Amino acid sequence: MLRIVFMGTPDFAIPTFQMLIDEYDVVLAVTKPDKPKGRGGAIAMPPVKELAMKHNIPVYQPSSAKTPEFYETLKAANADLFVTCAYGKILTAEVLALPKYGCINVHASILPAYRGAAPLWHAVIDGQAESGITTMMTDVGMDTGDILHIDRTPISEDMTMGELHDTLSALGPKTLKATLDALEAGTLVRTPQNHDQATYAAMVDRESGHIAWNKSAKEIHNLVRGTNPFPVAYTNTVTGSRVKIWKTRVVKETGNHGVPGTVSVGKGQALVACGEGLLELLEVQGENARKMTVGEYLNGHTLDQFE
RNA sequence: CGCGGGAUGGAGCAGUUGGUAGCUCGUCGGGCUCAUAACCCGAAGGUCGUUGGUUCAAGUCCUUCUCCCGCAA
Repeated sequence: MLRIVFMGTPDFAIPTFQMLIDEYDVVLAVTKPDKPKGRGGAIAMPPVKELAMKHNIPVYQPSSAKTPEFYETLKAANADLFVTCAYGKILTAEVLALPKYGCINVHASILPAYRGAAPLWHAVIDGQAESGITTMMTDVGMDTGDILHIDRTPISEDMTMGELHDTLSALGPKTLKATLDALEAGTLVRTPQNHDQATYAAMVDRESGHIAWNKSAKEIHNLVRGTNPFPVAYTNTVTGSRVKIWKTRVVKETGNHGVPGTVSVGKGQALVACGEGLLELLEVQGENARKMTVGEYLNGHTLDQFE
């Protein structure tokens, strides 16, 4: 049975990690250090650490992956294979050369598209029709290694980033299992990436959700679903308060319906004029309030103009 | 103890310098109408999150606890 070191951190990696625990000999889990999280600032451990502890798998949480200690620790694990899935740190060539079979990465896009930290978000924000899981040989570059297996899944018109996250998170173990089966059978085929077609998905932050109303209704709709449930698209009213936009619907893809950002309030609904087209708000969230439908929101609030 | 906001009839919100609570929507009844989620009339529904306190009197001031949210990480 393969001796595997798993490196991963967030929820996304859990199904893949669980599959490895079930099917192989996971000898070490490498994950990011515990960090203060949430409102109270309480220290929280990464999901991968929680699962590892439940199965009595040793956990290693270095702050850097480039130290001699990191190298020695991974060497001492004496693994046949490393598997990374949303670990969040770059490994050095020396470390990658340690296991007999090298290191395989589970990436949430159809490489070479959307290399980098936030493929899920950008695929939705860009309005892509499909995404997938790619397993690849990890090398020193950013998701530049040879492709092993790709499984595709469609992205529907109204799918949110959160839904795509869950879909691909669940797909990860299947793709990886197929890859490892081929590895053990000696039938694994490595296909170099076409680097000319590579695109990169930069990290998203809160500012990424700032809506620019001069864009088209379609683009804004994609931003809204692509930032749901994090960091959530938002806009500001003329009075300066922030309104998060959780869910929208494209009413008109084209046409000029007024100054971008102008809100027309009707019976239980709110339509916003965009640079191109008209967008209906479905779920919003004001400051200090919870998410609610536009109908509920309008009972006690007014909307006229977004900046 | 990272900073801050909030908890008011089923829902969303008001409530000024403390004097037994209002608005919009919904609900129920009636009316108008060919008809209606539209319009008109009327009604029901709240011990103002929890604990203790100050006061002649607290939704409104102070305190305990619980829950929710924004920002920052």
